Amino acid sequence: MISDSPVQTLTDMIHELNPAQREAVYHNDGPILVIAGAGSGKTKTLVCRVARLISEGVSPESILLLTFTRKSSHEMLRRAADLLDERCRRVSGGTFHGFANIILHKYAHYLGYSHQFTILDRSDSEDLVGMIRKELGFHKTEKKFPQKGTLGSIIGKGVNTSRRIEDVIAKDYSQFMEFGREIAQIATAYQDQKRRMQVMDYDDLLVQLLTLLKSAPDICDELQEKYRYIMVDEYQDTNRVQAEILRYLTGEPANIMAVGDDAQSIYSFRGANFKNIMMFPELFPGTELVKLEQNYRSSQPILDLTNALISRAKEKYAKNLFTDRGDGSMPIYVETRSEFEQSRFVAQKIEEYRKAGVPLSEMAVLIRSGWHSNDLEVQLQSASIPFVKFGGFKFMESSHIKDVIAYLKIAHNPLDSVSWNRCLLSLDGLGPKAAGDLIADLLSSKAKDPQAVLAKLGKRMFYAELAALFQLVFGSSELTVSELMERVLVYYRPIFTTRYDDFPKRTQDLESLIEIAGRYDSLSEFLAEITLDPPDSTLSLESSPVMIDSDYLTVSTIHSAKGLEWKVVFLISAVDGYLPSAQSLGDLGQLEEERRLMYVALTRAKDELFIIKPKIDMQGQNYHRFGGLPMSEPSRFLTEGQLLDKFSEKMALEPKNDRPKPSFMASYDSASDDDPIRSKYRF
DNA sequence: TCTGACAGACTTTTT
DNA sequence: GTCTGTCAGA
Repeated sequence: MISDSPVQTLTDMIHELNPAQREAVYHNDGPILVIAGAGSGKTKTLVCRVARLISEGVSPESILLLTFTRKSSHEMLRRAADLLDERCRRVSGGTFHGFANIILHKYAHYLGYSHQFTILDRSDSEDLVGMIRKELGFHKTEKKFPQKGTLGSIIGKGVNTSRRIEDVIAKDYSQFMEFGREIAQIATAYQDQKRRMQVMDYDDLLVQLLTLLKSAPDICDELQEKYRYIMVDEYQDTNRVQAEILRYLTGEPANIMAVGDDAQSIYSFRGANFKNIMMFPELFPGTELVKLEQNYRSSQPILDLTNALISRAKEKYAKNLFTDRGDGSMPIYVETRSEFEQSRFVAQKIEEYRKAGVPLSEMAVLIRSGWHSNDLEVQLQSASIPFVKFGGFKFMESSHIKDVIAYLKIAHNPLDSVSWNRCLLSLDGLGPKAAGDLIADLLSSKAKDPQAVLAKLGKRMFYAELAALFQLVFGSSELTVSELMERVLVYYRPIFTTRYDDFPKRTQDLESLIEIAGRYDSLSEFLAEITLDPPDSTLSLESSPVMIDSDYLTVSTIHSAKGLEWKVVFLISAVDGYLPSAQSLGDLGQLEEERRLMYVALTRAKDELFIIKPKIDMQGQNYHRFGGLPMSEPSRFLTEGQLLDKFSEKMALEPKNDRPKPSFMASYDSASDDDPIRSKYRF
């Protein structure tokens, strides 16, 4: 996916840099902010700087490279190692959360945590919020009380933006104004409960790290001493807490390089604030500012469209991307009358490109939401086009996986009441009441004396099974991850096969989980990794080397496509209501974020860009009805300012009978002119 | 107190 | 197609 030139040395690479890139690569001490437009060689710049520092004798461990995903961190270090040598792989880093997790495990006792603490993923933390909501009796209020998921986002938003719950509600959730006090009460109980359980959620990892740095100057000094050079990628997607962490991690002068593009900030729903990047110079006085504006990725016509698109954004650093690539082809806009027709069109185009010599790995289909590709996936299968889907993927969310993980979690941290709840409820005759009592007992005794808890129960119908569960949980501390996993599955199998009538299908997932678990020596590490870096694609689970080696198409959410590029990109379902998504329409900030999302999507394309808008037909699908009308308008970001008219070429499809055809390849190949791939179709 | 059946609400993106 | 809450019956 990322094109690599043949083996190149650091010297070659540095030779190729443009002046702005070179300035960044040769920057030594003091803060520097690199505003890097899409495709401007941002990664290359970072990689080069890492390699250059190391080649000049800086120790790899003293460089801290914080990235947005673990994937991109690996990728960068691999490229640096290719340029220089294996030392580059010893660079410290990973994601903010991963880094925080390592530091916190080491210093947990400073914060009153045990170093055994476990991490709640989003659904765990929502479950905990849900338990508290019920406990406090807010589940049967007269008017409807926000659901656990909503409560979770309200609480999270408060934490990530350092605001009070009441303020978050007033600004972003005004429909719940009347519950302000109750929600704040839940938030407080949630914080207390997590501490009692010795668990942290994603936000805690950052907040607690900040707390640690603030309250323990000795640790702060030690870390400053250790990490002499800090580099942060995708800075536009950091939040205030992360910015403060960086402030504490850096000494004087602050040797920090932040790289980002305000136009590509697409994670505000997670508390990220693109203004962060604009405030960087205030946070780090004396910041040198470098702008990378030369685009090496896309052809001029694609760039014309994306520049026009982003120039309509309300707030941004002024930036004008240019390229010296010669002319290319215009982006192509296609309207289809149905989703089916859209899928068929995409599949056929992909086949055409493939025949013309473009490997599948150079093509991608981008979507706004995970399920937008459902129809397409079916067609790709039937057309035998191998693909891997990134994002929108719910391996860890599926209930059988969560079950197994819950057993492992309580074995590791017996105070984790969310996981206990899950495990206990699967026993026959044991309902919410008994589970609640048991958990209360376990927590109050700090799980020190499980036998007493068990004895207190007396003989109930589930006694024997519960005893077996206790044996599993409390008697396994000496086992390896694989052995524990094996025992868990022996215990779980009867539950599994009775609960799910489709268990044969689900068994595959368990196999994958076993395989993944086998890679870890420590349970703690396994649990942390699987929550901090869950499998993000169908490929991560497909251990078959055949699949990994072979050429495949990428189908990806726009979010998961960030930072990547392909020769041919299809943006499908570019319908107003999908992109921008209907729920963002009410809020200008969110709407602007959708625009940036569109920008990210379109800027992934190097040579050919297809934007496709099907008419979304509601028949038979009652679950995405926004106002009850079929969504038939193209995305407003494309119609505003007549962008499509000015910067794209319309391709009309022949009216066709919209029914599945045995051989769908036969559908569009009537017309042709000079270029077989770009042939025009007429009504 | 637990379970299963039923009705109604909601459905983005991810560390 | 999934999650939540309610209600009747065991």
